[in-house]
Amino acid sequence: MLNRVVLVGRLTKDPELRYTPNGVAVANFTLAVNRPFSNQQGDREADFINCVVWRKPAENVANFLTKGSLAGVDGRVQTRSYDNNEGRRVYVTEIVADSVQFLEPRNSQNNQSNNSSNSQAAGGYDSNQNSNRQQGGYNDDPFANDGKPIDISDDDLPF
Amino acid sequence: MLNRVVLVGRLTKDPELRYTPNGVAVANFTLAVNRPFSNQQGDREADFINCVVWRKPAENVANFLTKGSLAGVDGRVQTRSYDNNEGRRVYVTEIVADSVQFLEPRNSQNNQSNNSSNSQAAGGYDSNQNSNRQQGGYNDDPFANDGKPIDISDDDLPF
Amino acid sequence: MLNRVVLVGRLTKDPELRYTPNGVAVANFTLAVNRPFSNQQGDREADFINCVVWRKPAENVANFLTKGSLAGVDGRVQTRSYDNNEGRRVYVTEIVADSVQFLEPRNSQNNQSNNSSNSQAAGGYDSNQNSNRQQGGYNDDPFANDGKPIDISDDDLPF
Amino acid sequence: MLNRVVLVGRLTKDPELRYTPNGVAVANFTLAVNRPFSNQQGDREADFINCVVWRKPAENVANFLTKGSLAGVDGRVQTRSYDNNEGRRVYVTEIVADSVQFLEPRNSQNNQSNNSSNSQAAGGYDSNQNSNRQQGGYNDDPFANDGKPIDISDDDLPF
DNA sequence: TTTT
DNA sequence: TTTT
Repeated sequence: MLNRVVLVGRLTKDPELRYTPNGVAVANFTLAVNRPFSNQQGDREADFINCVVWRKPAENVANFLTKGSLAGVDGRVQTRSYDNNEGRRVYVTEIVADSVQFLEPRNSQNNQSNNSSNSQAAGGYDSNQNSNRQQGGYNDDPFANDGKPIDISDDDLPF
Repeated sequence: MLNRVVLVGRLTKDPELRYTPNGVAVANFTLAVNRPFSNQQGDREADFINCVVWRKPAENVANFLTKGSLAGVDGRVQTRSYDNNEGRRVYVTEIVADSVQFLEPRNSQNNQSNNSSNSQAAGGYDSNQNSNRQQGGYNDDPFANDGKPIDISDDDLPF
Repeated sequence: MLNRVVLVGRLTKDPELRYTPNGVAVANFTLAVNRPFSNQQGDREADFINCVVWRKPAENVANFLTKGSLAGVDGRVQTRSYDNNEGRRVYVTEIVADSVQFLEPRNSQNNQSNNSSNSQAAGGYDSNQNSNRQQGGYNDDPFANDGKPIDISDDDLPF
Repeated sequence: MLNRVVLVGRLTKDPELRYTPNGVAVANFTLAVNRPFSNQQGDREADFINCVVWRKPAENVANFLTKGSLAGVDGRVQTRSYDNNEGRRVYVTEIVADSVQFLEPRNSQNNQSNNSSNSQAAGGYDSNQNSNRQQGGYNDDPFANDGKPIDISDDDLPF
């Protein structure tokens, strides 16, 4: 069945990069996508859409995007559920990105929250590319994400 | 910003049609969209995606689709939140359909749950069309939906 | 950069299956997609959109779809040019399908132009699946497509 | 039937704005959309996709976008044909934009080809908005587009 | 819990 | 709470 989503918006926060027990990278981020029309009160609203991306593009996202970055997402709608710590079933709808597009150069006026000295003119970099840009070597270390507890499982892998 | 979703799937139940206090029609339904790949256990899963549609297409949806109907949706991702009866903030992600496509004739083998005697070959009817098909006249009666409590407000209208 | 197309329509003819010199399958077909609105004269028109699909899905398309079949396409817009036999540069815009969705059972009332005796209830078969359905074994024979001259090159492969 | 396209790319030239005999604005432009993968020779190619947009968004496009501007398009695939001056039938496939997204501030480094002194931070302006930005008043003058011959007809209007 |  |  067809299931396709395309979004362009700005990250509400820096992306979160984590690793499954098997060392597969996953990044989560939220896109604020402004609506093209105003509501009854006359102001523009936005949708805050949760996105997930796996593997190499996850690492590219974590390396290139920060709070405020303009990004495009091409993916699909996914629903899943889990039982929270109160024993309640929680239903989640999120976008699984097949690819993420970086629509601004790194460190443009919109994402000065990272302080890398190495600016780069992007103009359409695709997160699906392989790259030798990551300096942290965290690729080989599932716990490199500063020891944050990992609650995602390899079963969540989209394929 | 861009926000576009296209889905093709089957209704998990008959759609629910309601009216705002101002008499604007809204229909809700869930599409089961089968994934194109299998999970680690080797079985095909589906995403169960909540959809909303407003005004005339809402009534067309309620008249044409039933549990099991194959339908296409062209719309956008919307997020909103409300406080539930336990005083907790609930976050909702759903698809607001601009148009809904009926991909099967009415009363095909997949939607025999309605028992109208009036079969019709569809093959691509678009819910955006006006139509004189509704017999209930509920268009003029916001309470025609058998007295079900209406908890949606006109503020939820997408435009 | 983002480039995404989703279509649902009916094949205007049986698909054409061919093979590159290296034996890679390609299928071409045209989808008639009815417009959701009428023109000034009050009649509904359609767009006739040329589609290409490669590899295994190409063979599935050739096996499952015939003139009149309802199908969904998820792909991208591609432009290319070639010099025709009059030495003129011709520009082509077409859709390269990543996946093709079969939205009707084989041999439904809309695609009786093939005369296979083996009907099958489909209801959402995805062309990306591998399958053991092809009986012709043409997979190993680049000229199996009844000796038709092959004018596509392996350079046209999308990846 | 479903027909949806989403593109993000850069204009290959300044857009062309024209008016039908009835004074309806139309803008044409071509988007260069880089492919996310390299070809056999290892270089990245692009698709050059012709787009049309009507009415108010046409004027916004003409006012905001220039050669090199990064833009997003949400629209549909359209095919049409006409007889050229050699009496030959020409088939055209193009994207009819429902909305065009401006993904860069006006006069950013990528579209310095216009020399307006009035820079403006955009960050996601939607061409569908009404605006009081046009100074030329060409809205009321179908020949304001410097006398260029108009070969489009009101019959080409999408609705 | 939200971006420009 | 899920469809074929």
